[in-house]
Amino acid sequence: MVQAAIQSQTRADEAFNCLQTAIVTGDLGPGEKIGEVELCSRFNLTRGPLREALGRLESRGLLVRRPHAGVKVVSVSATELLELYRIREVMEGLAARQAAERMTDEEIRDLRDTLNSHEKMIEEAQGQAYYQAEGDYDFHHRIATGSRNTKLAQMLLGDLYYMVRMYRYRLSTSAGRPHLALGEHRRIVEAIAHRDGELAEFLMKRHINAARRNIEKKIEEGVLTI
Amino acid sequence: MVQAAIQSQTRADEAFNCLQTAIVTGDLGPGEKIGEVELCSRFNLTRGPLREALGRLESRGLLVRRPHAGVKVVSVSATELLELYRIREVMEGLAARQAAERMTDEEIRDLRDTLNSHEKMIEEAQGQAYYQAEGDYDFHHRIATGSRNTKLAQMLLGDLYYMVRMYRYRLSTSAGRPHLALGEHRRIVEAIAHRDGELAEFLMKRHINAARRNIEKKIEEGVLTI
DNA sequence: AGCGTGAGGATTGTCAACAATTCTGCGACT
DNA sequence: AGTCGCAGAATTGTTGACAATCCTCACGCT
Repeated sequence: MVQAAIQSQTRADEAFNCLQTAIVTGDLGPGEKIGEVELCSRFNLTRGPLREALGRLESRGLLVRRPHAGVKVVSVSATELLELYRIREVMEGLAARQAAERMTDEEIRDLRDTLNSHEKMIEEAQGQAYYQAEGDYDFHHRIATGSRNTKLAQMLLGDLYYMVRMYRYRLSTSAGRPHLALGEHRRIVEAIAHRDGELAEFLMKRHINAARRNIEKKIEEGVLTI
Repeated sequence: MVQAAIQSQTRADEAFNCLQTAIVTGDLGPGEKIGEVELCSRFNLTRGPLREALGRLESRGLLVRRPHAGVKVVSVSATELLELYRIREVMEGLAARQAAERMTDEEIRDLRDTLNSHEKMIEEAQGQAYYQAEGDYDFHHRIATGSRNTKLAQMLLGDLYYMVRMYRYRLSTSAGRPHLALGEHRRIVEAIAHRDGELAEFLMKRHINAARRNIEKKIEEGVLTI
């Protein structure tokens, strides 16, 4: 796992992290109804902190709550997943542009290193979709942070990526085009290194657009059922 | 007020709404530290539901929380406010494009009516910045909803607008250029009516860009202090 | 005089019991 | 046979008390 165990400062944080990863990894499937007491015994905490965590997750759109009726994990339809990619297109395009203007040379060097290690992973462990997906996440994560746009990074990292990852684990989205994606990533990094924000935005938008069309195609072919 | 009193289903919802409006209207100023017990007596509720509401608001970025140390209303710096407008530019551009593709004829008619009533307001109550700001909010609200992109609307209405409105109340952002803004709004609506998504996106981006530069100028002039 | 230290107070985090609402299953009626 | 209504049960929402942590202020030390 990329992120080392985040030790939570408080029980509510712990509940929040547990639930979030449970949802993202698919331990709690989309549409699944979950009772509060069940969750408490499962994660060893009481209902107070749990309810606070549920509030946060609801606000982030990872689960839906109906008063007195219970909590369900959100289930995203195929069209909604595609709409999510439309949003990513414009937001990550902006992130790439601002990253090109603001990333430090060191960050760019790290970004290149990241891509090199991704390449090795793809060669060595061909078909290991899991690492590919995580690597892809890592790349986009770095650019979002590099934009130096606090709110933009917050929205991408806190809202969108979790929803997308929730399906990546199941579908391994970028599978089938790892080499293509890597090449696209490389071109984006070069644009950033040349401090060409406009080009970086264009390439990033095209990259995500391609990913969206790839999913769209698979859905039409019936390979992906959501 | 545009939105009639939202009757809350639960105490936590009530707390959430109370706090949100208190922050947006400025009853709770940016950076202000607030104690839980004080809020309880102020809004007549107990700490359980309140803490749930605090969790939601924290997750939305309207307030920051340090464990065991208390809650503060978020304070957005000038540069962060301008960054917010960069995000709005791309997201509302997308919303306008999708609205042009998907709004019903009736919704477009309503949108035109809205603009007409705004025009009357501007003529009659010249300088009433409050109505202008609310009218502007109303316009953008309708387009976000009209995009039929659930997550996009959720992010715009739930995240960005509240942060922007928080400063509108204080600064009456669009003041000084009401007629200009109205003209820009009209052109956007016409593009939507012609189902020209590309043009609608372009015009919306330019509209928000102009608003951003307007704020930028005022900050440079020292008229706006944040 | 300035700085580190410690006790006290205040505030936040957590818990377990109570109240209110909704869901479920059974029975009667159409 | 299907549908409406009702009562019980289960689940959620709320409350107030208890425990843990942090901030403040005074005191002593360097």
